[in-house]
Amino acid sequence: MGAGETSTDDEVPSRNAIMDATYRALAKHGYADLSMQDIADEFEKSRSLLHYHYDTREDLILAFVDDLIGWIGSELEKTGTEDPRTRLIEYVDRFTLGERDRRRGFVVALFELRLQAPHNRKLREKLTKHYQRNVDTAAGIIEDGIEAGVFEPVAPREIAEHIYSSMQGAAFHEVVLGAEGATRRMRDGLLEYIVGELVVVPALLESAFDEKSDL
Amino acid sequence: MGAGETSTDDEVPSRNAIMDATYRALAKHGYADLSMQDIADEFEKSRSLLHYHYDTREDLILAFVDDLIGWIGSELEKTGTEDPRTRLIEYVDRFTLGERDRRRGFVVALFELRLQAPHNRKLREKLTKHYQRNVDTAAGIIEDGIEAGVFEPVAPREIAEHIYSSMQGAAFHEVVLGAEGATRRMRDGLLEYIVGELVVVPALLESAFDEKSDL
Amino acid sequence: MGAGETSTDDEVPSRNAIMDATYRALAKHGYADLSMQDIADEFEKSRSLLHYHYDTREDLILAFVDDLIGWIGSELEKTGTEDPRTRLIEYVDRFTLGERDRRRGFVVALFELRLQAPHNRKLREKLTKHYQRNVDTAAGIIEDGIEAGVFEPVAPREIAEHIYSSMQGAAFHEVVLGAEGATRRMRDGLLEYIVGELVVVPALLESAFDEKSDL
Amino acid sequence: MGAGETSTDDEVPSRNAIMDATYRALAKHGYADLSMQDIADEFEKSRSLLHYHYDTREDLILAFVDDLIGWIGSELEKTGTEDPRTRLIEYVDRFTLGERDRRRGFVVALFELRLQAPHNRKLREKLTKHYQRNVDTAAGIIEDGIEAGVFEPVAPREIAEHIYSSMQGAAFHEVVLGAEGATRRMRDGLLEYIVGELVVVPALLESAFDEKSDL
DNA sequence: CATGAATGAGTTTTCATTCAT
DNA sequence: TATGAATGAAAACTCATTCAT
Repeated sequence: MGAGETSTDDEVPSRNAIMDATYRALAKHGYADLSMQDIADEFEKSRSLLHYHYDTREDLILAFVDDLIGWIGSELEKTGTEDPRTRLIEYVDRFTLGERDRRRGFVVALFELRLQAPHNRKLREKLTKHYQRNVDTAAGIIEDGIEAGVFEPVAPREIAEHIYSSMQGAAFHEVVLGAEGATRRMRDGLLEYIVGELVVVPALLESAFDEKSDL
Repeated sequence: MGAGETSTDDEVPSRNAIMDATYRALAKHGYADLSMQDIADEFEKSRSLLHYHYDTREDLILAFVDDLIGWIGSELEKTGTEDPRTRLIEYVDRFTLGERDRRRGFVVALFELRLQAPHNRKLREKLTKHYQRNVDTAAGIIEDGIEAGVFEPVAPREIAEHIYSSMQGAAFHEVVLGAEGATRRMRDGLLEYIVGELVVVPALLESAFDEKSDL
Repeated sequence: MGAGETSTDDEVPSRNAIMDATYRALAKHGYADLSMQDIADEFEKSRSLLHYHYDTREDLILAFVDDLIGWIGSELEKTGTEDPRTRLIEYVDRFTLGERDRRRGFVVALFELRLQAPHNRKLREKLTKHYQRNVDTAAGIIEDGIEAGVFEPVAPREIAEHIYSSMQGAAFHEVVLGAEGATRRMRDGLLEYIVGELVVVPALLESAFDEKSDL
Repeated sequence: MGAGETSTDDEVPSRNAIMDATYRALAKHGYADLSMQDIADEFEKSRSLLHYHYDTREDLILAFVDDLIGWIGSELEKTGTEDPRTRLIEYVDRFTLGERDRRRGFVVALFELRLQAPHNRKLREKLTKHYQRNVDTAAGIIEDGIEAGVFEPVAPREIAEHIYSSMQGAAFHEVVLGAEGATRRMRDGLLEYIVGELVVVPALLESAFDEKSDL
């Protein structure tokens, strides 16, 4: 009873504290070994209190996923520009830059949750939607760029998907398998592609290039 | 102690059967929910026998990882050609083609195991080595191609890493997040890159292209 | 982790009930065959509750030993006299008298626990201390008696050790090997020694004895 | 079938090796933690072979007790003298002297087995008999001494029991509870008693003593 | 809100024992 | 004799969850 209906509240301080504790516990133990006790240990309160706020463990996890996804979404929307070129680069940077260690736990936690998707319908629905939103965001930027004539006329969704998958693959290898710098290298590769192939070269410049290449 | 030395034996029929059962159980339940009982359920013999062959659950998992890695390695080596271009395409195909449903469980299982790496040193060592071997294989092919003059003079390890990460990222999204066809699309994109940018265009053809593009 | 800090609390009703249950289970099954289930069977609550209060079987056993030792210590201190002769006899009686059957299980249980000492450091430390305290108690009484001039000037620690070892040896044989009455006979022998050899015979009495023996 | 009837053979080399292995395993792990595997580990052969020779674990333990008891009995009979005084001292020495570490494991092992007696009828019968034989041996020596006029006319069984219990009590404390030297001190005390109180002082000597004490 | 106590189902692991070879 | 493989029962321990306070 009481607040046990797993509502979507944010303002409740305990709930936020639980989300934070869950994040820390997840980073520390990994999803496969994550117990309610582990979360309670990161929280300063008792195990029972977790159940007061979330009826079941699954409820808590699902709420945590909502929390995480919401946070990513809000990060992604921050921008002060309209220029598709800048926005696309910001998009890539958002997924690839950041203090290494702060990123690490976060990325691992997100991958762990995603890997539960194949075994949990509710989780799958939430995360599938999240993935699509992420790709859509990039696709939207690319479409805008094409319309504005600053990007070549590529297939927006496919290019967006490529960009997103590549970044995620690199993050996975860096964070999970110790491929130090893989994310950074992937970012550089993607920027090279964006600047070198996706962005339309103004006629003036292009002719300049052609002349150069003639040499 | 019995036979629990966790050796690398094949030949022992029960051990192979256990590896198979583990594979099926892992695909069915996911790593986080994988119990010895789940494995025993996929096995025709008793639960105790699992412990007769592998002292602990962890030993069994590690043996399974060895098994899996060994199998992937042997698949990767199969080729009848010397031509770097063909070999690189084969490499990509090996990670991206295959009957969809047979792949699915396998890919998920492997990702799940990889995500345990940050929390388990032994696993991390095995999988890190495996990742490096996979990238090295591609890098080797690219080097061969550059030496043979059929590939442009790129940085082999970086390109190899890009290719591998991209494929893995696409597989992750397809299999885990329901991005149907993402692997296939990524393959096509990579082949386009290989054929269109990596492979050296013979002078003759090149001028032909130039002429064409003039039209 | 819960309340598993294995503290020395009494007051907690469950903990006391667990100690009692352990005592009964130990007397019934013997240490070598003592399972958590056996203890739970003597307990009115569930098996899990044992683990709630004591993280491991070993913790429970160690707590039980503390409990037992504390109880013996408090028994040993009960006396209303200052006279070393009476106190020494009380000391002997405390270890040798008592309703036979109530003692039986208790003595066996304590011997069983002691025999784990060679294989368990923590147990050894506790029990070694207990043994020394028991011998020290007797040695203290003897010292007091010597100082007070009521005991002959013997070596207190050695006599104390002899008394204690003899009583324990007799108890062992009676309770473990069916030497009925051995404890009682040892008590009588010890009293004979105390009265006849340890206690100083006042000169007056002594001459009386001499005269008697002259007859 | 076969040799599985748990017969009393000695000549079978394997059986002797098993008894030795059992002894070592018992000294190493303690009775409460003694598994068939532990015995097999000390043996150089397989666990199954233990069951070939002894149908059950209990059979093996009982056979081991027979073995141990027989060995002690044969040690106790070794003597080259008829003099009850010497024989009694030899008796005491047999239980109290010997290289400390060789004794240690042996004594612990025997005590551990004895403590199973209250929980196992067959064991109890064997060990009770053994205990009585040991006490009877001493009682016999004392009786012989009394008859021969070299010992005071004491109650043989009671004195024998006192001697035996005291020695065992001291051994227990030394070996189990770390009372270093307790056995040796008890031996000295017992010899003092034998020489000073049990042995008849020839009239001549006695008067000499009396004169001395007159001083 | 918050907790400690309590539970039952389930987990990994151990172990004596059996059996085919 | 001797073994490795196999098993079922039971062991210790974990854990999400409930409940009275």
